[in-house]
Amino acid sequence: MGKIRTRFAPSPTGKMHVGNLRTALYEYLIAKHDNGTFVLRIEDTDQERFVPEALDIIYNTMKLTGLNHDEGPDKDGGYGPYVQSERMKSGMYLEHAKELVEKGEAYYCFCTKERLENLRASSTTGDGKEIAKYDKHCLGLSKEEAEANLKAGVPYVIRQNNPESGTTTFHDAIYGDITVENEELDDMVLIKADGYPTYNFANVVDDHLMGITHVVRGNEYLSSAPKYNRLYEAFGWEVPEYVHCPIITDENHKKLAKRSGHASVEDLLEQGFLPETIVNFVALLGWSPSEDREIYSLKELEEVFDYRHISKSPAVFDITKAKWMNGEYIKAMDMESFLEYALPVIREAVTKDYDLEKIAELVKTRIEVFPDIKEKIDFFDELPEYDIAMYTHKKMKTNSENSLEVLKEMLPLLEAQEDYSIAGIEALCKEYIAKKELKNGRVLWPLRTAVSGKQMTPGGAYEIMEILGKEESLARIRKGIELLENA
RNA sequence: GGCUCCAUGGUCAAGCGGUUAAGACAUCGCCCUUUCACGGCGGUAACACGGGUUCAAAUCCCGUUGGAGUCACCA
Repeated sequence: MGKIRTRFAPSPTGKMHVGNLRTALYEYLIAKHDNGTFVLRIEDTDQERFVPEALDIIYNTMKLTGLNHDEGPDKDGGYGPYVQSERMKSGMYLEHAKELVEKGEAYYCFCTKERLENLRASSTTGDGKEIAKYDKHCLGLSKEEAEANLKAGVPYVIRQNNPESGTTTFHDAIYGDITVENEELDDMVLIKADGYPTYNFANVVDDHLMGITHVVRGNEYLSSAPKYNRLYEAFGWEVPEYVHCPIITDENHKKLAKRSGHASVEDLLEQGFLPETIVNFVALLGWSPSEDREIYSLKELEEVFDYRHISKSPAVFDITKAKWMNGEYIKAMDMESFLEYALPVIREAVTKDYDLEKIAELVKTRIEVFPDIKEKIDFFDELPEYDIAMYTHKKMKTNSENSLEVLKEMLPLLEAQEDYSIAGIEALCKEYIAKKELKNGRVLWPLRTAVSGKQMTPGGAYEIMEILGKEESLARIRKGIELLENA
């Protein structure tokens, strides 16, 4: 068997769906696992839905996730062009279609939209949904009639001519053999009235011409797969290895759609997910490695990936688990890269002149996605209004009275204290604690509460006070005393 | 509705005829700790149902039920 060639063939119509990314990832991994070639091909045959920015999205996501292609519009590998609208300029899609017409495997169709609509409307299902199967009306046209129409400039499409009896069997690497009755096969359009090939047709022609050996796609395409086979057979081409992946669904087990809020890579990035997490997480949706392990870098995936272990049943995109995984990646990050992501968020929450890197350190093991940072550290900028009930903690054996006492006693000590480093404050507190023969919590709980105004904080009293500095720490403790006294 | 696919805990999932049916997320409890988190330990929780085949079925076959996908001059 020759060298493996896979391709990612997105349509530039908008954001990068996570299902799409997974397809790209699997294509990439199949190729890389065997030292093959990974090709990027742009399928822009739909002029109406084409959005130019989508091209940037495609390139950016691939770069960000590390799915670098070996061939593509920007990297000629001898199979170009790699953009379908450019490939079309040579007229080759039409030529291929005509070849099929000649073989009797396709035919010209001059039906108007109205006729097609009527056809559809005349056959609806129980729940009112239209079923469209073309009635082969134009197949009945004689060669002369068709040519006359062509000459007269009547708009036309070219349709595949599928048999009305017999069966077609299609092989998929995951699902095995799938057989359908030929009478179920619609005569799908190959060449549209605007001269562009349809996705289905361009896909087959290009995959063959580009020497693609493995085609990965979502199993929403499974039902159109037999028609592909018929196309390959009609041309006399070798059928590539098809790998259909299970659908990725939302928590309601429906195909993941925009409204879920995390259907695209862009959504996830915006929500503070790392590209590495997205790749790792998406790899595990519908596939699992043979060892008991979940955290994999792209490089590691290249080694262990085996597409034969792809599962058949749909997978729910569990955002909760994705967040957990992101937290794992964040914890494993070195400080420098962490700061790159964290600092912008911290700056939003903290405008005063505190040591933001220290704040970042406090927060690193306590978040799952970056936006989590904000509400954890907002108290640095401004002491929030808080209820003095927070001074009461059963386990710490604190209440508002003994807290007030501790704060009042600690205040002069802290006023006299020059060293506001963690170590300095700790030494001071420990000394007081030892002298009073108290449990740490009795003292530290009130202090932390006074200084943060929050039930939960990243870091304890020492860390917070160090960052706030002497003046602000004292001001907050005085405020706490005032609150407790007025109660 | 036709066609196709799928079916192990709430979720992701191991498992390929003989297992005490892994593991992870979530959840609950305990420990650690100045809170939370982190970390450590432990618990709850699954083979959709009914028939076969077999000495033996989560694993193979059939049916039922349930779910999903698809049915465009969109991809």
